[in-house]
Amino acid sequence: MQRMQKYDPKKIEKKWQKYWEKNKTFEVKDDFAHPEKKFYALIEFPFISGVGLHVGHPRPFTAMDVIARKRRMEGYNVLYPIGYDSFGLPTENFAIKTGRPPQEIVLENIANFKRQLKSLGYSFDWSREVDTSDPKYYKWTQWIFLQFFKHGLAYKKNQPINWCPKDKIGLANEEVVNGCCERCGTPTEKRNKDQWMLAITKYADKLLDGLKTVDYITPARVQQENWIGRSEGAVVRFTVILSEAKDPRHGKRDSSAIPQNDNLVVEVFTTRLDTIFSGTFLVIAPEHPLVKQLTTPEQKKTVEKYIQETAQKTDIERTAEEKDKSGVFTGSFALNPATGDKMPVWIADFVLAQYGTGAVFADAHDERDFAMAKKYNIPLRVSIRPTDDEVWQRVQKLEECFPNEGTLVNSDQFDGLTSAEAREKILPWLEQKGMARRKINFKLRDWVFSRQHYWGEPIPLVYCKKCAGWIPLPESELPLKLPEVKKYEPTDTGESPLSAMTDWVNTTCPRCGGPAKRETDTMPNWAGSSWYFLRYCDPDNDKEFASMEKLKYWMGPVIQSAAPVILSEAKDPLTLGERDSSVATTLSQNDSGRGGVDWYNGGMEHTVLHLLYSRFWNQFLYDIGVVPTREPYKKRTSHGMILGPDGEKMSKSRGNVINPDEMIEQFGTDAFRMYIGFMGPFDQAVKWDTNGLVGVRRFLDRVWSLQEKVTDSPTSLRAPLLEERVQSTDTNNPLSSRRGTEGEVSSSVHLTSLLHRTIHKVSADIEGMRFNTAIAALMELSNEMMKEEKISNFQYQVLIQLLSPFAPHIAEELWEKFGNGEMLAFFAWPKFDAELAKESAITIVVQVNGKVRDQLEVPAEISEEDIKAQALASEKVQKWLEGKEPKKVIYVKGKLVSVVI
RNA sequence: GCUCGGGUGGCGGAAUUGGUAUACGCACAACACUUAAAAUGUUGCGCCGCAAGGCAUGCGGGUUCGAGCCCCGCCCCGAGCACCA
Repeated sequence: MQRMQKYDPKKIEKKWQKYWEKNKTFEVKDDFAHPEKKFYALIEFPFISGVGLHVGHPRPFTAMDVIARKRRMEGYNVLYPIGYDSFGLPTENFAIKTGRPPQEIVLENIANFKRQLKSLGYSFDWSREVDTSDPKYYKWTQWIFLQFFKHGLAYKKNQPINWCPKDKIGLANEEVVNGCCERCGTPTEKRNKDQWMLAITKYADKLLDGLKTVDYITPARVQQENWIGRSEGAVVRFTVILSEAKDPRHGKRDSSAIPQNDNLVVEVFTTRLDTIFSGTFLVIAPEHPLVKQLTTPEQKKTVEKYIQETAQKTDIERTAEEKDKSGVFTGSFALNPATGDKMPVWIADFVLAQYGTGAVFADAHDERDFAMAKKYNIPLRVSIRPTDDEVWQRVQKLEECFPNEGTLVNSDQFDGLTSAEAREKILPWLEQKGMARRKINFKLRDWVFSRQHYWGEPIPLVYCKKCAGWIPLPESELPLKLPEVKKYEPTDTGESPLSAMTDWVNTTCPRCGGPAKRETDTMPNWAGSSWYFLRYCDPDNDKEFASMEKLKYWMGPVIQSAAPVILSEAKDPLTLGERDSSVATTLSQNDSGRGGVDWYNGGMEHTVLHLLYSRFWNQFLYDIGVVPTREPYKKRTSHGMILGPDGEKMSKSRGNVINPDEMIEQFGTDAFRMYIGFMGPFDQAVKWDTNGLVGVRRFLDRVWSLQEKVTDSPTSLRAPLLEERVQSTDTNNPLSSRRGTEGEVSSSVHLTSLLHRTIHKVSADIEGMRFNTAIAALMELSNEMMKEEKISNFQYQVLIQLLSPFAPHIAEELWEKFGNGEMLAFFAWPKFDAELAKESAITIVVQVNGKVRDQLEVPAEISEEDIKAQALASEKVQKWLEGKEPKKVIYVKGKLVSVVI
C-alpha cells in the first residue's frame, strides 16, 4: 500500500468548496419534487455590518447545516437559503462617518459575509440570496405595506413616542429595554410626533391562539404570551361628582341612586372585580385625558407641579423608585358603583397611561394602593378574607396588605363567596346597572412603524391637500426607490434627511394629479426581515412577492417530523392506528392554513420582536389570501450564546472576540464546525476554548489515519436514485442492514453492534440538536476502530457518512478516495438495524441493598431465573448475604439484579 | 418580585428519563518512539484509604430494593418580564 498522505484541510476544503460552487451542488433542482418529503430549513439571515461574521453566527448556521445535510442524505428535497438584512443603523452610521453612499457599503459588506460563509462550507442554495435593501426586494416590502394601508391596519397618529436622543430615532415599545434604547443604551425620552403605526393589536388574539398550533421551544412561546399579555377582567365606570356641595347624595350609601347618564365618568380596567367593595379611592395616570377636568381650582397648582415633575423623568427614573408611591389629590370625588361611597380621585405616576384605561380603583388588596393610602392617610376598607386566621388578624387591623384571593366580607349580598365566584356574580350585577362590562385587555400595543432615517424602505404614500389625506402610490410604480442624498444624518427636529430633498418630496397626487408631498419617514429595520422567508421560496419573481404554488410547496402543511412519536402517540382518533402517506394528504385537505417553514432556528433575543412581527405579517398576508399558511414557522428552536474565553459576552472593548477566519486558518473548517457542535449543549451559553478545537482536530486526524486499517477492496456501492431514497423504507439501499455485512472482514461482532448503535444515536441526536453527544458517539466509534487490527471498507464508509454533516469536506474527500463515483452529500444516510445493534453478551450489575457488589457477563438472552440464580451464587454476593435468606430479588431486564436483605 | 432554564471532577460536559454517576473532549502525569523537542501512540486520572471498603451530583429532609433524575423546604448562578390594575 502506498504511503498515506497527511490530512491537509486547507487543500481539500478549498477543493470541495470550489466543486460545490461550480456544480451548484446545493441548489434546489425542483421546486415541486415529491411534496411529502420536502424540508425547509431556516436560519436568521445576518444583519450586515462592516465587522463581518463573528464567532456567534456559525453556531446556528452550522447546526441547521448539519440537519439540512442529513435530511438531504435521507432523500429530502431541502431548501436551506441565505440572505442579508442590510437596512439599518450600522450601515447608516458608517455612511455618515465616511460620507459614502450606504448602497456601496452594503455591497462590500455582503461580499465579505459571503466569502466567510462560503469558507464555512455551508450547503446554502446560493441562487436564492435576498438582500433587504435591494430595490427588487423592497419593492415587495413596500407592496405589503400598501396592503396594510389599504386594509386600514396602517395609520398615522400623533402620540408620545419613545425617542432616542443619540440615534435621533423613534422607537417601538419593544425596542426600549429598561427605559433605554435597545441599540445604543441611551435613556429614552417621550416626544410627540406623527408616526405611522401598524395595528398589531388587532391581531393580539390570533397571535396568541396561533401559538397553540406551533412547535416552539417553551421559553419562546412563554415570552410571546407574556408580551401579548392577555388578561380577562372588566371595565367599571366611576361617576365623578364635580363639586361636593352640589352633590345631594353626599354621605349616602345607596348605590341605586347613581344616575345612568352622568357625562363625566372615569373608566377603570380591573381583573379583580371581587375587590370592588373595598375600593376607597381612584388613581389616574398623570397623562390621563380627564386630568384637567378633574382638577379643582384649589388643587390646580399642586397637580400641575406634580405632572411637570413626572414628565421630566425618564422611564427608568419613574420605575426606579419602586416603593415610594408619590401622588397628588385632584380635589374631585367619584362614586363607587358597588357601595355608593364617594372616593377621592388621585393622580399618581405608578398608574400607566398606556395600559388598560390609564386609571385604577384603589383598595386595601393591592400592595401599591395600600402603600399609597398609608402614605397619604387615605381610608382603607377590607373586603377579602384570607384563610389563615393569623394573617386575617393583621389584615383586619390594616397592618398588612392581602393581595391574594380569598373569601368576600363587607360586600353585601356577595359575602361568603370566593373571589372567583364573586367576580362572576358581581359583573352581571354591575352590568345591569350599566356600570361595568366584560373586557379582555392586552399589554401589546400598536407598532410604531416609521423611522426618521435615510437608510430604510421609503414609505410609498403621498400626502395630498386636495384629497385631504394620504394617498397610496399605484402598485405599478413600485419600487419607490431611495433617492441619493448628500447627507445621511438624521436631523434634530426629528425629520428624515429625505425631507431636504425637495425634488423628491414634491410630487403629484396619483389620485387627483394635483401637487402632493411624499412621506419622508422610512420603515424600521424589522420590515424587511418580517417576510424574507417567503421571498426565499421564489426570489426572482417580479410579478408577485412569491408565487402561491411555490409557497404552497415549501411552506406546505406536510408534517415530516423527525420524531414521528408525536403523531403516533397522539390520542387523536384520526391519526391513531394508521400512519401512512395518506395522513399528510388528509391534513393538507382538511386543515387549510396549516404549515410554515419546517424548522426555524434563531437567537433568543429575537423571540419577542422579530418572531412576533413576522408572525403578524404572515397572519395578515394569510387573511388577505396571498400566503397559504396561517403561521410562518412550524418549529422554532434557539441556540445559546458563545461567550469569550473569559466567560463574558464577546465585545471589542473587552478584547475577547474570537475571529472565525483565524480559527479556520489554523485548524480547518471541518474542525471548526465540529468544535462548534461539540463545545456544549446547543441551547446553552458556552465559553469559547481553543483547546477544545485542538481535540476535534485530533479526532479528524485519527479518522483520516483510519483509512490505513481498511484492507478489503471497496464494495462498489451504487448511489440510490433520488426516487429510491424518497421511499425510505427501502429494501434497495445498499448500505441498509444486513446487505452491508457481506463486505466485512475480520471485525468483531462487537464493532458491528457499536456501529449500528452509533448510527442510531447520531441520527437521533442530530434531530434533537444534541450535536455534542452525536460527536462524542462518533469519537467512541473511531476509538473502537483504532483498537482493531483491520476494519472493513463498509464500516469505514459508515463512519464517514455519519461524520459528513459535521465535517463535509474531509468526508467527501475520503468518500471519493474510496472509489465512490457519487457525491456523498446525496448518498443515502446509513440505516440502523436493531438486530445487528444487539450485543450477544451483556453486563448485569448485582446490587445488594442498593449497592453495587458484583458484575456478571452473561448471554443477552438469559432467562430471569438463570440470572437470579447466578447472581445469588456469586461469591461477592454470598459474602454480603452472610448466610441470610434474601427478602426480595428484583430483576430489571438487561440491566441489574437487586438483592434485598 | 414573577416566569423559564441551570448547579455533576482541575475545566467543557455525559447519564437511554428511577437502574453500574463522571461517557466524550481538554488539562495533567508516566511510559514508548526520538540525539532532542514537537507530533503521535499506550496507560493512568472524583475524594479518603496499603487494602477491604467508605464518601461524593449546591444545602437539609422525604419516597423507594435503588434518587443526579421524583416529592417538600432552602441557597446560589443565568435568561426574560417587571408599578400591567
